[in-house]
Amino acid sequence: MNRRSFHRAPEGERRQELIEATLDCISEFGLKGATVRQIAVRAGVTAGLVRHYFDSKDQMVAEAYRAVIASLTEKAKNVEGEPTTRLKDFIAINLTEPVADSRSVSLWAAFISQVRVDPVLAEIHREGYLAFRNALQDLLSDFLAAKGKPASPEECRRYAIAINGLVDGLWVEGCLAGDLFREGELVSIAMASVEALLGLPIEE
Amino acid sequence: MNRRSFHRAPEGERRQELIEATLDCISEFGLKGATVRQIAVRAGVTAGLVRHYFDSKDQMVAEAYRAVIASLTEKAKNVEGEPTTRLKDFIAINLTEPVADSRSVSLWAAFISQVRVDPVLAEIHREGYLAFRNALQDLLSDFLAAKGKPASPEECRRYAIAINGLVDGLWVEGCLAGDLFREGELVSIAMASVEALLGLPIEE
DNA sequence: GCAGTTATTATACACTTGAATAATAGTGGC
DNA sequence: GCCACTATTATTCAAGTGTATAATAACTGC
Repeated sequence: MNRRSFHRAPEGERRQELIEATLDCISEFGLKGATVRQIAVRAGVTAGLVRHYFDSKDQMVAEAYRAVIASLTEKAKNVEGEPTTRLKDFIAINLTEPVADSRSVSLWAAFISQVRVDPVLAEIHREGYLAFRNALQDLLSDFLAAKGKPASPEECRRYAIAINGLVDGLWVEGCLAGDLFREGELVSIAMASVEALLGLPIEE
Repeated sequence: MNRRSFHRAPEGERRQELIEATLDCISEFGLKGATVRQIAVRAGVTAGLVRHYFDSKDQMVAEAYRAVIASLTEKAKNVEGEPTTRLKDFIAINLTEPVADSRSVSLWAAFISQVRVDPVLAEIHREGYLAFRNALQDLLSDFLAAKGKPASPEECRRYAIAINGLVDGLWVEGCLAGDLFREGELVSIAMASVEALLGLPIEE
């Protein structure tokens, strides 16, 4: 009756590991393949431990979704420098790895598909979406002002909606079938499209 | 020992009903909530019948995905009339009901999330995506020619990628949080964006 | 070192899952 | 009206599900 030996991890660390394992399983096996047991195997622990850290599996999945949203938005929101550089970086970051990869879009889609089912996930989604779009709107506002073509908040809102749609759409396309595009093609198309949408060259 | 009375349906009809019930369940309860039993209840039959019409649940789900793709693309691909009208209709159709509704995006996302898991679904997705984008590319080619600005296939390809991304992105946004936009706003933004992208007015 | 605390394991439980099987009821042909 | 055919139901099964519980191994403070 030998028990497995184990390592006692600090609380925050193990929670993080479990969330990461949850995301791995969802992206590899889908939401229904991400069972407590499978997640535990991935995290290198036994299934019972999940309930020591989370009230339920559903709660763990919800927290995992928060982590996805955060990782998708943080890189894009933290662009720095001149408005022009920031806009360019925003586009490039969202359309190249690690943001643009098949794992990310699988996770995103898995959660999106639950938004109608689970109000908790719906709320998390809405917050993330608005934060992302507002960050883009501010970015566009700065960019247009710097280029000498300042726009009203209402105009910026419309630009943000359009460009957010464009970038999201290209992101999905690229993640799902990257092999249909040449290296750097999506970024190049996105840059040219944003220039056309704003009626301004992005480069100096 | 009274058995339930039932109706013997023609083969094609019942298959259709089962597929429709599958989609209803996926959109309402998610992929993992769409169990054989739940689907059977929705279709008004008993669970065993599923295996009379399909080799397995997975096969039924795959056929259901084909049906989704078909319904998402058929309306958009069958636009008719002058190139200008067709382009306008293409945009409007994709961004208004019944194509743009929360059920559609839930189904789409549920399947997208499985593309990495299930090669069968991946193939169905790729076919549908390419058919859709190629239809758009032809549409754009006709439109540009009609407007006296004919473009090379390569240019049309880039336009098609960008506009497909834009429309897809706005479609997702609208389906998931339609209440964040005013009536007709997404269509209006899309029209203006496509005009800017192509450098041409769509209206006469 | 040792005792107390608790993170972790192991096991059990009630329930759901997709699938297989056998019985039966509806239907079309004669 | 009866018969053959098969679509449909009812039941069963083994495997897998999330969760609850109790035993235990790993750390912490002393």
